[in-house]
Amino acid sequence: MPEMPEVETVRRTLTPLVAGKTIKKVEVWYDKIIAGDARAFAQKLAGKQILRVDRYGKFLLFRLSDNLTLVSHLRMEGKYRLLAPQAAVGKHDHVQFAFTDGTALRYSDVRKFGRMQLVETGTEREQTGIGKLGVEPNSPEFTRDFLCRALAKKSKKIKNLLLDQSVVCGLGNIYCDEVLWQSRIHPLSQASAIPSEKVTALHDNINQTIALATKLRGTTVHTFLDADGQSGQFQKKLQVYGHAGEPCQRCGTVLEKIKVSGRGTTFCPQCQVLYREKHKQD
DNA sequence: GCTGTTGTTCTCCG
DNA sequence: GCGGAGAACAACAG
Repeated sequence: MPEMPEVETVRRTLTPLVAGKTIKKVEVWYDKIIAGDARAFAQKLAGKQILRVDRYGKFLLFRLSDNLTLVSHLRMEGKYRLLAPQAAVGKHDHVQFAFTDGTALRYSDVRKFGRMQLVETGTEREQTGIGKLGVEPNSPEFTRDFLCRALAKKSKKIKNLLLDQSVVCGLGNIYCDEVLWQSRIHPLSQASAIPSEKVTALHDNINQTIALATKLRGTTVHTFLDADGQSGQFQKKLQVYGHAGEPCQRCGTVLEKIKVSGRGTTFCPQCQVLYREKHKQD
């Protein structure tokens, strides 16, 4: 499921495949993928050129001519690939962008959770979920102090806070479990109760994990493939996600799996500390 | 046929 | 009004 490293990998692999190409025709086979009117969406896109592909959090932004931006979110299983426009339409293929050079970009999504929205460039913050996004890991804004302040005022569980894209954007269920294990913080810990030296560790681990996962082209757990059809490599580095019932690589205790706000959460009950009470700042 | 799976948005509750 | 928590969405594997 694409989190920030996966979306960034898609952006990088997609760019050389589509940048500079002009859209000839758009076909929408499943309307609900498109926010707003699907027919108008297809009509507006015809004749537009793709200038470049940007990313914000887990959103992809196709920058187009005539001041338009196509905002695309892959949600859980959205995928893009380049093929011949007349290629057989699969059950899970939902949108196709045929280009004037005889190639086509096709969007497929088993879950049909992904969304696309066409907006005027510059208005994407107001018109899409992008406006609600917080800071990105490894960005200048994502400082240790920022994370400290974000945690200090929240009574909610640390796992939920990390999944909240309005605080730090880009982390999903997999990397959440990984960074909490690395930082030896129990996922049910109250955010404001986590001591500052642990917040420092968490901050470092978020940055390092996202950077390494991006370098390894993301994590392929279920079906993630980039635009070149390649799988990621970070799944080999996962310490907890998908390893419930196996021994913790640090202490040997059997990893447990619980639900935190409806999300599967794997952790080590021995070496991940549960912080409950308000901890004194230093 | 029921359960588990997940990112975002929506809805409900205190 | 706000934070927090859970449901809804959707399809598939087991």
